[in-house]
Order: sequence, then structure tokens, then C-alpha cells
Amino acid sequence: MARVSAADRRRQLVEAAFRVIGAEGFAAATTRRICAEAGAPVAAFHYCFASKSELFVELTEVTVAALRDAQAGGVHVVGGIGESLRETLRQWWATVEAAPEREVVLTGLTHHAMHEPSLAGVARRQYEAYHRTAATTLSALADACAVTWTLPVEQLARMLVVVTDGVTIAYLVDRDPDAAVRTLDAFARLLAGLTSPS
Amino acid sequence: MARVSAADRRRQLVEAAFRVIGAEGFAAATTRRICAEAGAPVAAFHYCFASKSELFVELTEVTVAALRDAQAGGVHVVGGIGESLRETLRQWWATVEAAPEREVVLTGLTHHAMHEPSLAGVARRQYEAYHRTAATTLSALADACAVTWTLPVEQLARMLVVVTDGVTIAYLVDRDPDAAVRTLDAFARLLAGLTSPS
DNA sequence: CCCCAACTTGGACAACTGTCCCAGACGCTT
DNA sequence: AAGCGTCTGGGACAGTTGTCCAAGTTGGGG
Repeated sequence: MARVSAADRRRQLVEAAFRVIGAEGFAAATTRRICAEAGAPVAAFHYCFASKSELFVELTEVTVAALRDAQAGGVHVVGGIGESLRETLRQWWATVEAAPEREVVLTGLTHHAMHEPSLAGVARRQYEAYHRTAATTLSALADACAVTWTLPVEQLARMLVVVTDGVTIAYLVDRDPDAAVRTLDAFARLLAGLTSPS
Repeated sequence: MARVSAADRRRQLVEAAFRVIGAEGFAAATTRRICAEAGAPVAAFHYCFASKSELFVELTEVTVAALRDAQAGGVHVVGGIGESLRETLRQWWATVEAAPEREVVLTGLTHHAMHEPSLAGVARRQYEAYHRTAATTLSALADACAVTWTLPVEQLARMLVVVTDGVTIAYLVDRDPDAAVRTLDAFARLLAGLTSPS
């Protein structure tokens, strides 16, 4: 059989786990199921990972990183702060709608991380990363549109994450993309009201 | 041993499952673990439920109902729409902070329901209930404060649910109640801006 | 008083789980 | 050609899982 380096196998297994969880849920992510999805023998699993938890830690990091990169393009300046915010949010939304499994996986991982000591802190760091990214995006938008926020960026970042998270979950449940975009647009308008020209 | 009617046993098992999932996560909710928590022999499980899925269906319905009742007190009118909205949200928040496990359980159930055909529709109905409750609350608030919403209540209800959901998840991860209240207050002010005197 | 339906219970089952071992095959270095 | 670390893959392990039985016990209605 095709010989694969341990590093490549790790990557294959992580991607396979991602696919399995996205399609069949966290409970289906057994070592055997993951190996089958990756086309690897069962023993390859513990040749590459000390335990299943180790796989999950890496899965979380990789998924969060992928998500951050996906929205790294980030700021889209079009006219005023209102339009720019709306456009930026819509752009972000496009990445979610294009890969909802990613969010399904994160949902499962978050729940799992709350009770698995080996994953403690992973979820927290994941959300801190969200908040940092959101804060950066908001600052960049304000700069580009020559306005200042009338609330601390950290608080606004938190509000942004709350909205994106909420919209994502609602979409995962009812799969109504129009409602999602409508909600995002409305919030963009609201948040844009929290600026003053500088 | 104390003889218990099948109906009571069902209730005991559902409550036990709730406690187990809230404290140890969805993965820990095995039939044996649930029965142990309920102080019932393993065989009692399948005397009361045809399968584990049936238990989960009932758990979801009971949990959603409990949540709806908890926030049924609902509307708190104090001064203008802004203050009333804020107070109502804070009141809701108190119920979440008092019983975060309920939200942990719902998180797990939602993820599970996405992939279990026997639970398909349960999550959707759960969210529809949220939206209805939110719409009712918003209408009542507007009435009490003699204002009208400048957007359709359905859309506002969706926004409310998005916010409450997002705040809840953020809290479950970082357990920062101050940040949660601050975020809620900010959103209350924003939403209050979407009214005009009637 | 007795009997039948409702309830209890320990044990068993086959399937599945995470993890591990070990003999073998590969391919790079010397 | 020979050696050696890297990778393969089948099989096995002990434990856990959901589910089910068949034999028991109970208490209220005839």
C-alpha cells in the first residue's frame, strides 16, 4: 500500500475526523470510523496519535485556524461604515454557508470540550481568538471609514461574536439562509449607529 | 424496593439524564449511567422507554418546556421601552445564570438532533418555540410602553433569539457573567432604537 | 383470599469501543 | 548488498454499550 509519512497521516486522520463529525455528528467519530474515512488501518491511529483526545485537540486547532483564515480576507470597504459592515458580514456569512459542517464540528467540539479535562482551555482560547479577530476587523473598518466607535472595541467585538454565533446556530437548525442574511443586515445597521465621525 | 409507577419512573429517568448531561456531557449519558443517577436498575430503562432515543425526545421536550416556563414571567415594564427591554433581558439572564446546565443540555441535544433522524424536527420545533416566545414578549413590551416596532416583530424576534443564544454560548465557554450582562444591556439599547412612539 | 396486571430485578447477549502488540514490508543510508 | 528506522496491517485485549429476557414480587379488585 501507499506508504505515507506519519505527519501526512496525522493530517489525513484529522481531515477524516472533520468529515465524519460534520456529516454524522460527534458520536459517530470513533477511531474505526475515522480510519475508514481516511482509508487507513486502525492501528495507524495510535501510531500517529497517543489517544483520541490528542486528535480532538488538533482537530479543534486546525478548524479554528481554518475559520480564521477563511475570514482573514475580512474587511470590505464600500461607502460608509454601514454598508462596509454589512458587506463584511455578508462576506463572512458566505464562508459559513459554503461550509456549514465546519460549524457543526465546532458545535460538537465546544460541547465536548466543556467536560473533557484534556480539552479544557481549548474552547476558551478558541473564543478569545474570535474576539481578537472581531476587534481587529472592527478597528480596521472604523479606520477605513474615518469614524470612531462610541463603545470600547472589546465590547463591540463581543457583540459581534454573539451575533455571528447566534446566526450560525439558528442557520444550522432551520437552514434558512435568507433569514440569516436579513438578521445580519439588521445588526450591521444597528452597530453602524454606534459610531461618530472622527 | 419502593414500587414506582411507570410514569413516575419515566420522569425520574428524564431528570436523571438531564443531570448527567449537564454535569458530564452528552457522551456520559449512557443507559447505565442514567439509571444509576436515578437509583433505578438498568432493566427499568427499557421497561419505561422503547429506546434511548425515546428518552432523548422526551428530554428535549421537557427541557424546552421548562425553559419556556422559566421565562414566562417575562415582561418587566420599568419606564421607557429601553429600560423595560433591558430589565426583561436581565430577568431572562438570571434564569440562565441560575441554571447553566439547562443550556449545556440543550447544546448537546441540538448537536445530537442534527444527525439522529428520530430527533429530526425536534430541534426545529424547539427554535420555533423560541421565536414565538420572543415575538410575544416584544409585542407585549411595545404595547406596555406605547411604542411600535419599526421592523416586523418576526424579524426582531429572530434577532432577540440570536442574541440570547450567542450570549448563552459565550457564557458557557468563558463563564464571565459581567460581560454577558454588559452585552445584553448594549443590545437592549440598540433594539430600543427600533421603535417609534405610537 | 386469591389472582392478574403492573412493576422489579439480576443477569445475559452481541456488538462495539479505545488501545495495544508484533511480525512483516518498505525505502533510505552506508 | 546489507542494515535500520519508518510505516503497515491484521488480529487481539478488556471494557462498555444498548437491548432484552425470564423469573420474581407486589398490591388492589373480584
